[in-house]
Amino acid sequence: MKYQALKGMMDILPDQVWKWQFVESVSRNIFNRFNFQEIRTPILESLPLFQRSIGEETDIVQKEMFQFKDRGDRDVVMRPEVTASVVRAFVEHQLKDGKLYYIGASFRAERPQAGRFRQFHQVGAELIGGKNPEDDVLLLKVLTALLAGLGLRRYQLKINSVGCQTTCRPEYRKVLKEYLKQKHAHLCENCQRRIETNIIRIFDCKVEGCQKAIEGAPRVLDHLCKPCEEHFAKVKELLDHEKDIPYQIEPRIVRGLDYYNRTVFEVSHDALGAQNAVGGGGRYDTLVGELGGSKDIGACGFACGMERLLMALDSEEGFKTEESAQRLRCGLIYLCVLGGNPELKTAARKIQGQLRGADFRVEELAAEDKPLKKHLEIANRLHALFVLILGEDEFREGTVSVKDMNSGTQEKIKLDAIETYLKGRLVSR
RNA sequence: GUGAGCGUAGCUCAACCUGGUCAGAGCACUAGAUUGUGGAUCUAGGGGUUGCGGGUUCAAUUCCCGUCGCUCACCCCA
Repeated sequence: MKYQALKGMMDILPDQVWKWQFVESVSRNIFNRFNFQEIRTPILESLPLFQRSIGEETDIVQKEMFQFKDRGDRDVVMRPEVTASVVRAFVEHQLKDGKLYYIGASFRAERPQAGRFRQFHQVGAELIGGKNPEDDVLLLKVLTALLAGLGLRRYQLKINSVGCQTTCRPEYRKVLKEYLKQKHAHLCENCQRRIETNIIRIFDCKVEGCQKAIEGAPRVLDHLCKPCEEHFAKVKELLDHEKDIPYQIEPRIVRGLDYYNRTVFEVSHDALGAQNAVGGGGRYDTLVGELGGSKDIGACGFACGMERLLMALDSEEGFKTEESAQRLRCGLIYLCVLGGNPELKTAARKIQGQLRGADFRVEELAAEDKPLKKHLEIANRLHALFVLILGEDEFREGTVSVKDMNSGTQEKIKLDAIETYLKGRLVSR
């Protein structure tokens, strides 16, 4: 094969695209209910934006970004996530309303695997403006409403607090490091290295020995400073008032981006393979200030991976194949003329235009004459719902034969009544 | 970046381990079963330099090496 899509870049083909459209339209609908507004930001951004926001030392910035020099010798990157862009736009345009959502592509140059692509798509929301626990909870309400709207059932929502960058986290890191140094011998090679590089990630290790060592490890939650502890307590309290947010405290979840503080959460689904997070997010109170806005403006947000949502929905059989067929079948009209009489063709074109004008979906009239048998074969392959047949007989009578491809029944309809007839048949379905 | 598995018709796969008969099957496709009625069935048919390159051998889809690609896992994350 001479040309193919780049590694980790997927074509979304017509027989799958309706699923994407479904997720997109449900998302827009849910966000709308909560009065979040859509924002669209560029895919290309400046390198420093992400160095500053995600963190210079993170894997994303160090080795996963598509980055290059543009023709003006400027360092640009394909966005590896969109939160930083949204905050940038918020600050740049001094937006007043910070309830924003987005649907779009991001890029990371990782090795692809199940549920992980180099171009991936996220639907996410940001709530920029406040530092109140109520905001954390609002965001979780939107997130769970979205998942419910999509019909996703078997997911787990895990929440945690990672404290603040200034007080709790440095303190906690110290304590954890002390503890793990004692357990050094029981840890896998990877984790021994992680003690220095990314200590908090040790909690994610799947090696049995490490799991044992971690069991007794000090937890972030026990090392929160007073304000952070109060914030988290309030979040839990508010969440408990919401009946339909089934969450669990999971002290081991941590986020890979530096900007998170306090509340963090993750939605996982076990039908996904190794990459089992369908979504995640949390609070990032320092980011607005970091990117040049007011230091008093806090924020929180979440993002769900579209392809992971789709995988999860597929595994729960959220998409019926019938539904897909129905969408294809959704009201397609196939129009054909019989015989070579040019007058019939002209008449048919007129009907075709009229029906399209009335908002029907009409397959373009075939260029060549074919026997009826052929026309029906084609119509069947296209999943047409109705075939309109215009032959000499019909033409003389000023009618057209309408064949219902589901039932196989057929009746002659007067030309001037065709629109209302079809409308009636389509609505009744 | 590291490791493992896999590349055979448009698609899903068989034959490879134990080198050697024309590399097969299902689905799809094309044409017919008499000319204004589809989906089903039947009949016939087209289609593969076995990813690419090299090596071993009288002989390679089959064994070995390289390369490219895909997949999964590590890592990381949505």
